This record gives sequence, C-alpha cells and structure tokens, in this order.
Amino acid sequence: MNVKETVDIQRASQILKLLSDKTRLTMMKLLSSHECCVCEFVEIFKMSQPAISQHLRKLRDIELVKEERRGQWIFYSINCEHEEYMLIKSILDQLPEQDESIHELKKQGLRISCN
Amino acid sequence: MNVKETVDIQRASQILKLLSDKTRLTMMKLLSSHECCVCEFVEIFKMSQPAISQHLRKLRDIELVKEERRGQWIFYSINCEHEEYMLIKSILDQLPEQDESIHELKKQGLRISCN
DNA sequence: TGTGTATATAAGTATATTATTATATACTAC
DNA sequence: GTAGTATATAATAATATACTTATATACACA
Repeated sequence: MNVKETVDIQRASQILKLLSDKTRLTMMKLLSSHECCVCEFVEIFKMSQPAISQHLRKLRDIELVKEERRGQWIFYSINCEHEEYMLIKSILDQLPEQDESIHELKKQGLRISCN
Repeated sequence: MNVKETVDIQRASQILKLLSDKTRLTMMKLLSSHECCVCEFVEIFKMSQPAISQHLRKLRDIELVKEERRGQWIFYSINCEHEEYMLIKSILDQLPEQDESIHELKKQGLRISCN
C-alpha cells in the first residue's frame, strides 16, 4: 500500500486555516508531546472555557485531535493516524517546544495528566 | 553561522494564515516552479485583476514573494531567501504540482514568462 | 438525590477577510 | 502628446472568525 505523497490543495488550505490561529497552533504543538485536558488549556492560555472548547471542537471536527473521557475530564491528544499527518507533523516539528507551559502548570499543581 | 531550526509560533501562524487561502496557496505552489505575472494569475484563477493584486500584495507584504518589473509586466517569484523559507518549502513540497495551469496558459497563447 | 466540577453548545457581537466596482498609476507604442 | 495595456489602490459589501455571556450536559461524590 502506498503512502500518499501530496495533499490536495483544497484539503491543505483547510488544514492550514485551522493551524493558522495562534492559539490552535500552540495547542497542537503542546498536544504533539503532551496529552492535555480542557481546563489545562484554559489555565495555559488564560482564555475562557468556551473559547478553548470551541477551538478544540474545530480541531476535532477535521480529526486533527482525538478526545478521550476519563471520569470528569476529557483528554485531548494528537491524531497521528490523520490522513494528512505528514503535513501536520512537518509544520509542528518546526515550532519551538512549549514545555515551559506544562512545567508552569505542574509548578502550580494544576497539571492533570501524567505525561 | 547557524541556521534557525524553529519558527516563533506568532510568526508561523502569520505565515500559515497567508498560505491558508486556497488561491494564495496555489499561487505559491505555482511560483515555486514558475515565475508568473499578474495577468497570468487572472487567467488561471478566473478572478478579477484587483482580487489577484490584493492576494499578491499580502504575499509581498511579508516577503513570501518578490516582484520585478519588466516593461509592462510585473513578474512575481518565490522569495527563497525568506527567513522562514524552510517552513514554507516543507509545506509547498507536499502539494501536487500545478503545471497543468501553465500548460493550459501556453496552449491558449497567454503565457508571458519563458520558464 | 443534590451539589460541585468539567466540558459543550447556543446566541450574539466585534473584528477580520475576501471579494467587487471605481479609479489611479506606470509603461508601451504610435 | 494620446490610446491601450498591465497593475495597484481605495471604498465598500458580504461573509467568516473568534470572542463573550448564558445555559445545558456529564460525571463525581457525599
């Protein structure tokens, strides 16, 4: 089975549009190495919970991220099986690590996930 | 001298936003292998001349493309010296070739440039 | 069951984006 | 100079986007 080498322009622009928002792009970079739940993003971005939820919904709608409920929380993670994951990864790989936000969360005792 | 390995998120999202428009993304892919002038784009995209000019202006404003006047025409080309060219190229490389549009232009005798 | 916490959705608003039409500018050729 | 072609810019209108506030839903635990 062949791996697809190129991405339809229509499709690519749809993905780029979603990634072109600073908040969503940072979310994706964070998710590329750490699972996060909604309340962590609210803390990291200092944004309202509905605003965060709506960004995540957009990412979820085209399946850039996966969600998994664990008890009270819903954990988001990168969907590595995305058909255009190569494109997505090649972009995220060129962004600086966002570990500082995660460390900050931990320091404040607000980190939920373990990774 | 070191080559920069990562792109500031703010900067990356600015670039992605410009590339996320279907017309501009196609323009950039075309320009990555062919110089083009404004009237060629008007023909290719079947859009008004001001609409094309405004897209090119946005690309030019953050120096994704260069312009060069030759007589009546202004030729646009990719700016390979762009500070974030790696990011840009890695995206364009994953898009399908758009040579068909150029062949179509030539067939109709509307191609201006030689490449 | 009731209360608290986490998340999602709906409706509304402010702002950004992309087109259009009208007009200006720059060059060519007579 | 004038006419024609190529391109840019300005003003405007339609649409899309990203927030806000209010409310609904889902789970935890006493």
